[in-house]
Amino acid sequence: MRRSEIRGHLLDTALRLFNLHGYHATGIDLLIAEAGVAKTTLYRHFETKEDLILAALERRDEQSRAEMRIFVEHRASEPYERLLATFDFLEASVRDKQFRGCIFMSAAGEHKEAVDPVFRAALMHKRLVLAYFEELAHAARFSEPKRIADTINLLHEGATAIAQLTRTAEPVRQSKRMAASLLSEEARAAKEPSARSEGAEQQASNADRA
Amino acid sequence: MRRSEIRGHLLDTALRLFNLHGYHATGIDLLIAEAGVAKTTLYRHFETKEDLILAALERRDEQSRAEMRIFVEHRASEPYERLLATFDFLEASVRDKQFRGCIFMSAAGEHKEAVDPVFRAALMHKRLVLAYFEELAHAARFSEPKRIADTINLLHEGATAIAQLTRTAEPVRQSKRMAASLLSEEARAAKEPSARSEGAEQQASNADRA
DNA sequence: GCTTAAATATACCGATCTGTATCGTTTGAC
DNA sequence: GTCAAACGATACAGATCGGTATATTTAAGC
Repeated sequence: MRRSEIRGHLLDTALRLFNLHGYHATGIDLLIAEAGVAKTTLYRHFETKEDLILAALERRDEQSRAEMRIFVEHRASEPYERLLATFDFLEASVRDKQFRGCIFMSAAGEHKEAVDPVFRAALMHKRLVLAYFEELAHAARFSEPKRIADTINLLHEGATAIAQLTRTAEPVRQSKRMAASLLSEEARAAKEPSARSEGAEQQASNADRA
Repeated sequence: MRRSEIRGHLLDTALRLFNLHGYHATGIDLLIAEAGVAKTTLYRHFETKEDLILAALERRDEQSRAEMRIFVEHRASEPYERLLATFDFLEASVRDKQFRGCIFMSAAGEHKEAVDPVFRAALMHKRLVLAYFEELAHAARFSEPKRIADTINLLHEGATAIAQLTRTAEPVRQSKRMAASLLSEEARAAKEPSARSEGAEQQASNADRA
């Protein structure tokens, strides 16, 4: 292995092990054994384990967001369809045999204090993903792109969490259907602005079902 | 402290620390120091740390589901409203100062292998919560209570995940609004059974917005 | 009140943790 | 081809991990 590749190889190995076993459960000794590298080499590239984690998360953040952009842009051309195509990207991620949940959520779950740099790195990634959703929602000319982005984001996180437990992609497909329903409802409400007050719709359509 | 209370006290202390720091990061020595108990005592009640984790999760599973039932049944009387009231229960949980995310998701996140007893315990809890949602959806006379329960469940998980990062209850309120919208749409579609095929609704309501 | 089980305190075990020190070997840049 | 920097291998440090052993004190049930 060429020396210029070692750092990236270490980060890739670390990400693989973090995904497989988690952060605390992944020891330095296992990491260097898997990477086929001396301990001295690891600590020449990263001062501490935390620095390694932060560098790995940063690498993965950039990778995954770039992959999502490319996937989505190739899958659909219209912004509205691209919002829904983000679920197809998520589905592909979840279908990966190695899928064990979102590594950023895992990172935040193992570093729970809000001031922890690892927690903050995870939060930053989620903010950037959310910003991409908002960008798409804005391009799709939604009147409240922030709220639309929050909606997509919530469905993504819910599907990811459930898929982590069930080990199936079905929650992702379901969340896409929910997104389609909610977005079409948004569009319907936008061109037919009724004076109906919010919060009154729940009991109306209840009793007379079935 | 009376001896009969020690086991419960140990489990409560363990749950508090697991919630604060996670499972791997919570050491036995810290646990017994916080509980004010000798190490011998801990190991008389639990054979291993894993047994302690499993007992703690079982305790919390029963506690939280019982609390949710009581909260929901007191908050609303109609099954349909009770489905939405589950979000109010979630909001109360999230507003707790000590909220650091769902401990069952954290447990699964730190014990990622599907055969791991801790992972299975977390999965079992989620199945039981889902069963409760289905029970409510059935009582609310939805034609597909399983699917409705999946919908509520996905919104719960999404809101919980995002609240874990943002440390606010807003995602929960948003997910409740999304649930209300989706359920009312379900009800509307139920009494007006159109022949519109599924999957065709996404591109229809797109171009003519704004 | 006696007995017995369970609590306490403490010392200890081997393994593992992150991180460092030493030293010989290899590599890449000039 | 030289030389400095980076590599590999290994040993080790000090702390902490989960868990055990021992010996003494406490408290609950008959």
